[in-house]
Amino acid sequence: MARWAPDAALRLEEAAMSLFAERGFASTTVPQIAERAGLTTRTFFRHFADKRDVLFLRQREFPEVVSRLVAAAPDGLGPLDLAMHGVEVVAAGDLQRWRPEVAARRAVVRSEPQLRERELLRAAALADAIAEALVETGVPGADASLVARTASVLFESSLEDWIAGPDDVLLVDVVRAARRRLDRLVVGG
Amino acid sequence: MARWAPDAALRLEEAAMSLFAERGFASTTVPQIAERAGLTTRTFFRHFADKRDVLFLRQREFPEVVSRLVAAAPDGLGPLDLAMHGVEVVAAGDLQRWRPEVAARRAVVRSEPQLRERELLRAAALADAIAEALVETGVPGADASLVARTASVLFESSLEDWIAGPDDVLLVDVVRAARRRLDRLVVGG
DNA sequence: GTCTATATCGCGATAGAC
DNA sequence: GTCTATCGCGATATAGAC
Repeated sequence: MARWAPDAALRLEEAAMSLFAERGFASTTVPQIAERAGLTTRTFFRHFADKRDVLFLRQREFPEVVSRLVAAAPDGLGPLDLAMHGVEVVAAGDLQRWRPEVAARRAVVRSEPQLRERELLRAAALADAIAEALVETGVPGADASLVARTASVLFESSLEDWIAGPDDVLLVDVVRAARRRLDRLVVGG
Repeated sequence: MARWAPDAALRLEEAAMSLFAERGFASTTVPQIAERAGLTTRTFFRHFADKRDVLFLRQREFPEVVSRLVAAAPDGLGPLDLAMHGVEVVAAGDLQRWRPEVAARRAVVRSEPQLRERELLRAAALADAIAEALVETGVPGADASLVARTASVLFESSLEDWIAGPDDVLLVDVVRAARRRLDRLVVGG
């Protein structure tokens, strides 16, 4: 009913993903994406900071969601397990349902260092949000930052393993296994 | 004697750093950098992949240096301490001497998310190199990647703390303290 | 929405180094 | 001669200004 559909960002994302799959990220232009979505270049840049940003639309709410989960974690957990609680809940829920989309996105992201770069920035933003949440639950600032980044490393590594592995494995299980593995590796031998 | 001085990249870096300090990263153009260095725009792009890249010239050899150090680490260390050996040696040597330059660079990098992004990619490249070195010393691939990224987190966090703190503290000591702190935080409570 | 700056890169030519 | 680094010109698309 509206002159413009209310889901411009989503349509742009779809158009972009299909074009990236067809001709690759580098040789797809923003005007092409806008055209396929039935919108203008200007509109594209209203929704996305740059061309790369369109690949990370789904992760925008991530930091906020995870940090809320960290704040709501059960008592008695150590700092890292506090952080991992947020990650694990997300891993068990939303993400598990989007495996094919996550895999497709990851394939594109791996094709260009530019995109890996942006993915790392997203991961850093998640770590920052987790650190903030940890501070609010009483973890000292310096510790919070270190723990949050470690949690982010565990999460990103787990995502990679999950996508690379057989598709009937649950992401949460991969995350939990990674967390246990870290315990062993940090201590030594 | 030579039509071109042999240190084009270094001169471009100097020119860029001074311009960034004067007018900021965003409002400095590549032609301006090239002009101040007595070179052309085209030459800039032969030495640097893009405008941001000029800030990371000094870290180019980093991954190789650290991975060689990891390969040469003493026996009997656990995976993480193997990785940290490489980092600690670099922290104790080269880097300690360049504190002012590191601090200046960091100030610019913090001024733009674009630049933090690139810094994260550099950190990831270091982690990849460490992971590879770990694999060659017999650490299983999946473990190596996790440990290398953890080492990278420890290193980057330590650098930040070192720059933020008083200037008579040794970077190595900050790194070692962070490593011990992680031990405590991962285990819990 | 339109207009434009400028980052980025391909190509061909050139100038010294060895 | 061959190799490598530089230069000049030109084209295009991103991204921000108006």
